[in-house]
Amino acid sequence: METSPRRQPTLDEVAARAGVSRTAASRVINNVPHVSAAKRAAVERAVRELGYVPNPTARALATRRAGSVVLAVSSEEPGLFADPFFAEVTVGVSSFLDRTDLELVLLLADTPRGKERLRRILSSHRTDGLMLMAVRGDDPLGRLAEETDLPVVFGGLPMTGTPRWYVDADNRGGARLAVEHLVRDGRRNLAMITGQVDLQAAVAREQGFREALLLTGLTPAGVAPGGFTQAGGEAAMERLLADRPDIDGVFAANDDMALGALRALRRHGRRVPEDVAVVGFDDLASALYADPPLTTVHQPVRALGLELARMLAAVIEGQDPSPLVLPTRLTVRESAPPVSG
Amino acid sequence: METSPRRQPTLDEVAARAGVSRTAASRVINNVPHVSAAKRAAVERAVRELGYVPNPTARALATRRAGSVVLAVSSEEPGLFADPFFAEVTVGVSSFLDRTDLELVLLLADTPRGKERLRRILSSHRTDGLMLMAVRGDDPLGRLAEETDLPVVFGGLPMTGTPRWYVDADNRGGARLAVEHLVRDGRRNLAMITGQVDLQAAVAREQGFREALLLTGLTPAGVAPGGFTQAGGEAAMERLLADRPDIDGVFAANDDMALGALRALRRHGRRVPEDVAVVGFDDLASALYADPPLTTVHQPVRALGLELARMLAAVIEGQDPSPLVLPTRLTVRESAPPVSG
DNA sequence: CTGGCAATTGGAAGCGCTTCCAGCTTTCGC
DNA sequence: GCGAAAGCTGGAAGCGCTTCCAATTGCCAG
Repeated sequence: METSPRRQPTLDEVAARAGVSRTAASRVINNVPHVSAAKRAAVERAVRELGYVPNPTARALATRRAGSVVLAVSSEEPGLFADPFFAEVTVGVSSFLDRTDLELVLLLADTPRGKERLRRILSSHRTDGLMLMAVRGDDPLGRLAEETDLPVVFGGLPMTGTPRWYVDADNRGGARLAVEHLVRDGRRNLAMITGQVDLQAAVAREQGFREALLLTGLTPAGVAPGGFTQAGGEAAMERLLADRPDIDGVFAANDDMALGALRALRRHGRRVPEDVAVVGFDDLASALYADPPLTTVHQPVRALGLELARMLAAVIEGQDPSPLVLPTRLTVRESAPPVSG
Repeated sequence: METSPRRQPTLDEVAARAGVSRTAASRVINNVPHVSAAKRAAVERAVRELGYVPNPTARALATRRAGSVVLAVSSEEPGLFADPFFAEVTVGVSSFLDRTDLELVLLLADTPRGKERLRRILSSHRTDGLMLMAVRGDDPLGRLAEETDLPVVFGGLPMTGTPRWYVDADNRGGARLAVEHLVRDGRRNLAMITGQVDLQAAVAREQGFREALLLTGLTPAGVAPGGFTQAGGEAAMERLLADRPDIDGVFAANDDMALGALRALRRHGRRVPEDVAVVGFDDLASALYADPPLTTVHQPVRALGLELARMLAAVIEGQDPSPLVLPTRLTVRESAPPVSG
């Protein structure tokens, strides 16, 4: 049984033990040619015997590559990351990085200090690249991120313009799917519960809603903001009902608000879907838990994270990948059932 | 308007500009004494003018401190991190680290490569410390983590023994609360839906369940494993009902399984809570969404993350903090309403 | 004024690794 | 067999920062 050494062995010790130069040892470690098979074997043996693990910090300093990327969630509300959406994105990001040698640094920039950190990251080369999410309209980070020479890939579009690299879901198209489904079901008095106006995704979903209605010649029976929260959705539904009791279909810009709407509808004695059909957006776990289970626009959240990481890796390697808009589709459940016949 | 320089300014350039030695400049940057006020001011000015940001990699190499900690989730199922539980923990961890200068590296060790990475982290000093979560019974990482000289703090106990540093929730106590609540409500035929037997938290919750029953002189009406998933909980409930149709109270080791149980009960025409009362464990968002809203054992997940990070930071600073067991409490909702009178 | 002590100062030696470069050894076509 | 192309090799120069240590300076009591 070998006692683990107090101090990590260094490349020099490996080289000494293998009887080669440090240069040769380094070449073996990094799988670079120009090393004879004999020396290669000797080094590999020494590595094994010593339990050598390269020091990533030293390597980073010498290569000027950090070996890590940052996933930053810039938000005003502390704990936004607790939203399952981000957890799912993170899983996707991680699943891609797993194949690479990049580490994932998570930065929840929801405090002044956090924002300051993010700013420093943009101006120091402490990392190889940045994935930036949840940038709101008035967030100066959007612009800053454009100016740096650090590779930055956006998850979801910022409102400040179209960045060079981003991955987004087809929010507008998804919203249209929702409306079309409701209309096909014979619903004519459609209302929408929207999210924050300073989030591009919320705006796009509202646009899609309005577009689709226009296309079918209908007018919105109401549009109320719900702030992307369950409570907000509930309150919005209250207002909509008060204004137009004849609403027979509701599209909420996310599932949480749809759940709130369900609650409000139930309290008002409206049956779902008989009296009012409800469609959400996201298709995360809660949509399935809902009563009745929620028909909702599915966006491929995990894939979004994976593509985000893939794109960033490509940019880091000097490529110039095209932006990506992932398709959304409708997951039909009971809150707005399939149109029979 | 200053054009951002292609290359980051270095400490040498700052020193040169300020007309001092590099040593002095370093002292100013690090707020170390032994620098005259005049030089200090000069350096600070140069820093400002050059937009100097220290290179963390170089600093790490020189100080032999990485400036980062790793939060690792070791699991067999890819995507376990998508469970809102971990997102919540992460928010807590991040909220503590926000006050420090430590970066958060996230490692989702749910693949062979991921596990290998984790192993390397344990044996290389690429990071200053590790928070380890979701270690299962047969996971060799538990033992490995004990042997390294890297500071390791456990989130939740591993099954392989009691580590020196950990933060856990009072799972046993929480389970007892659940049982006591049900018994006080007059329920006599209590069943439990358990989680994986190789997760300490699941075991502790089952222990608490059995203990509490013993204390009240009752015998379990059934115990069925549900694998911590909604579908598993549903199936478990089916089996329990088939075996003992007279069950009038169910305790599920987490909320997801409780939701599954609700579904099964509904299908079998059992009213909740009139016929059967249901209590879950976790008190995450889904408990609130449930129909009826779920009475559940609340564990302070975010606080757990925060304390995890705080403890690790303490260990890194050379202290020897005591393990921490955070209290759980019952959140009473409709699936097992308060006992009137 | 002067000795002595404390506070400042900066040169230099690393931290552990990569990589340029110049010198050597093989190998092979002819 | 010979010259040159094609690999090997390892010395040495960094990557940008911290910190030990010896030397210098400043200050005050005697």
